Amino acid sequence: MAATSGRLLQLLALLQARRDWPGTELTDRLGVSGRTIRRDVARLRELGYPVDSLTGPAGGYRLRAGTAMPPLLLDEDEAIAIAVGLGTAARASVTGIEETAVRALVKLEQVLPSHLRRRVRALGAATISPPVGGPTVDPQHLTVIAAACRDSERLRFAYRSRDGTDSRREVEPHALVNLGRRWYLVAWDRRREDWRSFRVDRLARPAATGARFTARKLPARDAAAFVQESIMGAPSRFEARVTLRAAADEIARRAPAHWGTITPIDADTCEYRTGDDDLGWLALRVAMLGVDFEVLEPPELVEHLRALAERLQRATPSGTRKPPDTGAS
Amino acid sequence: MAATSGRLLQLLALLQARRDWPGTELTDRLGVSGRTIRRDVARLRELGYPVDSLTGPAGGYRLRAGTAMPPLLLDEDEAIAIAVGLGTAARASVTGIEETAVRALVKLEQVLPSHLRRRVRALGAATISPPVGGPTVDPQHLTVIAAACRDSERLRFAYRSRDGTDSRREVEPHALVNLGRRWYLVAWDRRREDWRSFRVDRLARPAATGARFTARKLPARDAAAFVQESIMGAPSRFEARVTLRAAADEIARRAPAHWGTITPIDADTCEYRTGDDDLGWLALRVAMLGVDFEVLEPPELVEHLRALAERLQRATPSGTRKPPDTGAS
DNA sequence: CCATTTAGGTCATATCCTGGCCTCAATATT
DNA sequence: AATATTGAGGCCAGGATATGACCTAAATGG
Repeated sequence: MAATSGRLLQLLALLQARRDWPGTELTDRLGVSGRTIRRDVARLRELGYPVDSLTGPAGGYRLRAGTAMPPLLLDEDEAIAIAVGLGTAARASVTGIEETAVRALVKLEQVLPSHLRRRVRALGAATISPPVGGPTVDPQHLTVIAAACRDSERLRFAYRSRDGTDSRREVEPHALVNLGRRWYLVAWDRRREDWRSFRVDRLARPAATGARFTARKLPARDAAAFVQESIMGAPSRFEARVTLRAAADEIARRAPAHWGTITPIDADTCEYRTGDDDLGWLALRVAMLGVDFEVLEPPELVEHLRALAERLQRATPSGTRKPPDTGAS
Repeated sequence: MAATSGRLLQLLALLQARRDWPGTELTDRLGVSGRTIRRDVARLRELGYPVDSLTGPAGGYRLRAGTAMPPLLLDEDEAIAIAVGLGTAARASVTGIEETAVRALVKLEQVLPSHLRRRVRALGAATISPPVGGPTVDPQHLTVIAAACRDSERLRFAYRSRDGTDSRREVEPHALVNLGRRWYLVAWDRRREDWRSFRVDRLARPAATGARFTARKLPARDAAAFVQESIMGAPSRFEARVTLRAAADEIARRAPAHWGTITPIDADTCEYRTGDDDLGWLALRVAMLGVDFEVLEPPELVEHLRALAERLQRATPSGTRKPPDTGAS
């Protein structure tokens, strides 16, 4: 019978739900004798999950962090929170964990009960997506694609290429790559009989066909390198340098560290450097700091900010004085 | 021995790592006979985790979504991604899952091996925090506090009250409440001998003392209601109405649905309504839409946008024409 | 039609699991 | 300092279980 294994999982679930568990409460919950509880705890320890125990009144058991991840036993709400959190991590963060987040999301989605999946979908639509105006990627698409990569299943989707033409593709997906705030699918295009990289925000209705395939050898060091080469033509990355009228530590306090580097100039001036491939996002990052500033470079950023300033000015017809002019620059 | 249970977990881990597993590969990996694999699969099914199987060549086993969450067996990177994802979900989302996210994060942190915790901390500092200028909350603080609430442990921290005076507090934490983009700790203040709500972004160096306490009865319907009453004095919520010079569906496509409601006016005008208690955040949301607009209300938003416009204009000294003036409004 | 793969019954054997009993050690309370 | 409480773990007996080997059946893709 699977009674013992099941009870062990149940015990693990209890130990994760709260920190301290008196032995008597465990015997009640699991319906076995205290002796068996002690043996179950010993079993968990044998499996590498350290359980501390304290003797005396107010004693009990406590699951501690060990050297390996124990199985996570989640309740429904927690599973949903994780799914939503991974969904945002997959596209909102700038930390290089996007691909892992998608992998974890695929794993979770594979076993997520359907009624929870519905709830996740409802919530997932309601997350913040910072890249301004930049095309957003549906996490749903990401998981479908990542699962197809993982399981070597053929994938079909509609694709709109850079020049705006639509086409229907059937590919052997190889890898999902996150590069410069964008997602790419590296795949063997069966119709074209060649390797291609697809921008995930440009594809629609991805679906695994169910047919399996045997992996081919990608003609590149790795998938990221392949994408890198493919999009060589349009790197379009902007590096901004801005002088801020504020003390360096003041800025450091209000901006997340990775947003850029801050160099003090004097008591109330500092230089701020940051890069992005989206001008709008870059402009916002500077504007969000909430202090006066001066753009040293790039000139495109100045243009962008000026356009934004003019738009804002048009939007706020000053009561007492007139805006300078609203026409072209 | 815990061999059987351990193998069952291992099997579950394998079935989660990939979708399809031929029986022979499982026997190799787990080092038992095929008969035992079949029995292990039967055990999993008995535990309520549905495993599909296909006969014939290209057959094998496949873990399917059932009605209950199975234990999640994560590798290290996935655990990190989840921790980071939950950290952002705890403060970045607007979906009402923040409190659950913190709960899940506490559960995860309790068992997260220390070397992974270090990696999470390194990454955690580097997540985007949207509320502009608004004080940010350290997810680390949230988990410490939530754990203390969950385990009924006394908590000590430094607190800066609204008027700027610092004090050292020792409390019996009751609940962590997320309300209007802010986190509050509802707790019994031992020194003051009364219930208080503390803004988490105002407290520093929270630490559980290790001393346990028995929960008191909160004089309110629930913790959220208590906070609600406590901050009655300063609701300071702004409801914005803005006319946009763009088609409604155009806007709908580029703004997340929950950011507000969009009502078409005519072919290329629509009205946009949204609310927030942070003017800066509100202003940005409108500015981020990237289209011309006109603010109907509130007047504070107009002021805010005007200030922003002026700052941007000061920052981008137009080459050909001079900015109107840089002095006070 | 055939090769492959899972399903699952049966059996013998070795092992394990459980509860009950015991003594000992640690710890908080009085 | 004494005492009550709680976990640790050895031992035992009886029953249950796990395993591998062997078998036949059923499903499936080529």
